Amino acid sequence: MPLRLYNTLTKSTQDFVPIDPTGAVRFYSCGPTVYDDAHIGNFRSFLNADLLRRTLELCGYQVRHVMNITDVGHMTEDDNADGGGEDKMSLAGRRIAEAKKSGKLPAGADIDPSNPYAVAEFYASRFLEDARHLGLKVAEEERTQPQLMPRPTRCVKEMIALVSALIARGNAYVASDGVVYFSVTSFAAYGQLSGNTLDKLREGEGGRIDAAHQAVKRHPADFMLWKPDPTHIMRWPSPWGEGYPGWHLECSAMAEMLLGDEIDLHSGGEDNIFPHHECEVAQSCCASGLPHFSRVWFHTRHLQVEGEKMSKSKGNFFTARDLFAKGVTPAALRLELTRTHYRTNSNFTMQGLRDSQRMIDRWCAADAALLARENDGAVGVGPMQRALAEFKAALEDDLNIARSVSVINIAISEPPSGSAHEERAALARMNSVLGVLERNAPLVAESDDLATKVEALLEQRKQARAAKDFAASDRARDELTALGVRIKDTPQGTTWERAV
RNA sequence: GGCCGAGUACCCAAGCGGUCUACGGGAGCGGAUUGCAAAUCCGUAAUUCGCGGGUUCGAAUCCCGCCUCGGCCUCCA
Repeated sequence: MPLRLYNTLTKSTQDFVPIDPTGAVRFYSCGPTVYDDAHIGNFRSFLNADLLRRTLELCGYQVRHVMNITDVGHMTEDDNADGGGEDKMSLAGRRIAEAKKSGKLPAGADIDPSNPYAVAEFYASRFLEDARHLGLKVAEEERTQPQLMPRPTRCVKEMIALVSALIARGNAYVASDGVVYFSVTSFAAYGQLSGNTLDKLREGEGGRIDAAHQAVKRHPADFMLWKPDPTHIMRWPSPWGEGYPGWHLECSAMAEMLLGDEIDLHSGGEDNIFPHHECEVAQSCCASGLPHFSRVWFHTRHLQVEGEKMSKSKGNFFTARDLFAKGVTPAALRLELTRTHYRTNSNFTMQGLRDSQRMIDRWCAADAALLARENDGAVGVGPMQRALAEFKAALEDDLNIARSVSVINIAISEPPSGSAHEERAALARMNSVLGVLERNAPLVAESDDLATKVEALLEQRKQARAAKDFAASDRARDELTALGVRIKDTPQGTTWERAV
């Protein structure tokens, strides 16, 4: 069965057909901006891209996956598409400087807050750490192939070349204010991806157009490609003066540099559809002269938290590391952020996180049981091997992960049979997409302090139980519960873990 | 105002015209186990799919209208 994917460009689900049937699938993902830690909404988008990549691999494709790490600081008041306000990287620097002063600087961070490159590097390394914990394959590959996660600050040359090409082809112009703009009327297909065609843009307006900048542009929707600004915190020399690139430019330039003029897949969050991806299409197609930039556009819908929009003021804003620090396993977070279909809004809840953890625990137990009977001599096909085809079919159906998860659950509830080795291999194959079995452990090391207390209480309880003083043993257990510890009595003794 | 999505049990969620008295998971409830719990195992839940019409022999699934929620309309994953 062919892989079928929904394509934002055609608003329909279609068979995936790679450009190069013998080579690798060319896949570009819009990655994080590194002037702050990535939050769980960001990670839903990145993890869905990873899920797609792993599904492609399950289907037998080789994948060249590129994800940028945006280290140029976009403007805080980027509301006129022409730059303005403060650079977000310098804002981040100020935040770090304040944290430094108040002694709240994260561990291991001794950086110069006035150096935007250092600020970017600081958050980029934290992002890579989070991403590797969550099993983002491209972040793992980055260790040996750093070019797979390019940084715009290192690709300014390519961006300048792209702007030059667009000017030469008549798709861009230098306006009277010295800024280079892309001319949207020069690209007939502008609006095809988002539905925001030029006539509709004019109707809608949206109140975010700054009249001062409009005067110099040929069309209100024309967007900036290069802004000369000799005072800017990050700036590079260019034929149009020292300044900085427009914020849509980096993806077009880096995708072309690393994957070619035409790519198979491009992913991002739904908010990227317009203007970011619409502008990328315009830039890339005009520069290459090809009718398509990416054949398929893959967009993940937004994540809500406890039924509400995630926001810092509502107190429902989480970064991945916030949750890891609470003892949430990367596996549970990975599953929770991906198990809702990518084209529906998903609702992140603490209860959901526990549900995910529960499923993973059962899968791990099933895996351990298979390992335990690897030498029992059983042969043949069991539930896992039978499940594999349906698991794959579910994912091939526009990444129907909920169904693929239910396939595993059904297989696990069946009586085990067949060759344990083969069964385990089938489970591993399914897990190669889900990526949870190998990361089902909390990242926070329990403090020695807590461990000591817990061990003491467990010993107390053990003695009380031996003496049949159940009131005392229950008291010990209540104290453990108060410490946030859950205990489990097993034939091998009592184990404990931090309750999430 | 324009353009997109979504509404299924207490919660998450599959379903794409008949095989749906609707897959899974969690919570709950009953039982086994346990000193009591936790964990585990067994059993158990919507005759109904936001509301109202329509098409059809047949609709959660298609069409129309309405309501609610979310996204985009130049910050945002």
